[in-house]
Amino acid sequence: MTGRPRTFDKDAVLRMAMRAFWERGYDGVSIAQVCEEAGIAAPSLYVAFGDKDALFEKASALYAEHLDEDLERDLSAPTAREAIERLLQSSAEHFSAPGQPPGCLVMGEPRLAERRSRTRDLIRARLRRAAAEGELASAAEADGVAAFVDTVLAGMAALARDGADRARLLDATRYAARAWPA
Amino acid sequence: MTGRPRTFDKDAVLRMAMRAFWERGYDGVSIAQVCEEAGIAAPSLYVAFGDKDALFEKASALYAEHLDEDLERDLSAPTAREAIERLLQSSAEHFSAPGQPPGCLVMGEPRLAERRSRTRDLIRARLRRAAAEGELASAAEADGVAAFVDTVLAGMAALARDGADRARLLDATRYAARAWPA
DNA sequence: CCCATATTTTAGCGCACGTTAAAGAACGTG
DNA sequence: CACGTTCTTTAACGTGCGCTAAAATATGGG
Repeated sequence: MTGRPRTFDKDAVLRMAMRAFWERGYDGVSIAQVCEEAGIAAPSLYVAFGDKDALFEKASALYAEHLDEDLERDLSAPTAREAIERLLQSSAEHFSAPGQPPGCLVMGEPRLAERRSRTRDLIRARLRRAAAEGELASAAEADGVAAFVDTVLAGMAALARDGADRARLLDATRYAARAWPA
Repeated sequence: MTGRPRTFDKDAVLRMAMRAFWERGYDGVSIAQVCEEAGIAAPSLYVAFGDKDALFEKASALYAEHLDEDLERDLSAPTAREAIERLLQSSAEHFSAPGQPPGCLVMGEPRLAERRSRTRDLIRARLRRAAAEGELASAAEADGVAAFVDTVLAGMAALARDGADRARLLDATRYAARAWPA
């Protein structure tokens, strides 16, 4: 029993919703706006994705999928210094990607604090590993550098949303890289 | 002709509203919430402050008054390095002040982008002055450091709102201070 | 004591929100 | 071709929002 076929592209609508949440945040996006942009009526959206919370969860999962891939790739560099430099630079580029909303959905959205926390755990873990391997002086220094890197990442996302161009963000990463011992 | 006397403390209500906007942002605060916390009815609030936009403007002006004082005090240090170090440290302390909401109203609120822009102008101006006086190598370096400092400030505010304690923020300022030439 | 003024109280306006019930329409299956 | 299933359409529900008209109340001045 197949039933009446869907008249819209579910993935395309999810990408539209993701982009809207990325630009304006959870509270800044209404169901009616998503429906109008997608050209569908509200019940179709509810059948396809559930309520607004479920739609947001699916949209943010779609967003964070690419993000986690990048994070793990960057952090897997042989040295922590290189890992962090790659992370900062690729984040700066992501936050200022042409054709995409400036900034970061995860950094900008209050209800994604837990996901931010997990990202920070990964960064801190990578730096503690560097401390254990002797690349950093101590676990305390690893945690300090981690707090600094977390700060720069969140700050670049905020600056991007305020309209900073890519060059400004890369400036920030360049100076950030000088902040801890080589 | 004096008219019926006001039954509430206007300044106290404005402070309550400021705190509410600080904690939850413009969209997260409803007029009804402010009224309930203040123990007054909506028309009293409208007579005293105007509509929600006007209330927010007065509340954010009250907030930014103290902020601008601190900024000018910090930036007036004899050297740019000392000025920036003071700014970062006092900001970290402000963002994690006990008894106050974590983070920063100005940094967290989308509609205060212009005020953030003015703050960044002051920081850049101070660093360009340092370049002109020979403390920094060039105006380009001043702008790069300025972008970095803007980033760290915004990032610390974001981390504070995510629950980072004062020690973490001060960690960030400590490493940030190592980021540009002495 | 009454008036002008300024605030309070009461009640409610219009609107946008998230959500859903009900009925109609398009499919594969038997 | 009727049936079950799934989606679409239409219409509306309840709630909270920002805001305000209208009437009642409390002051100081004449």
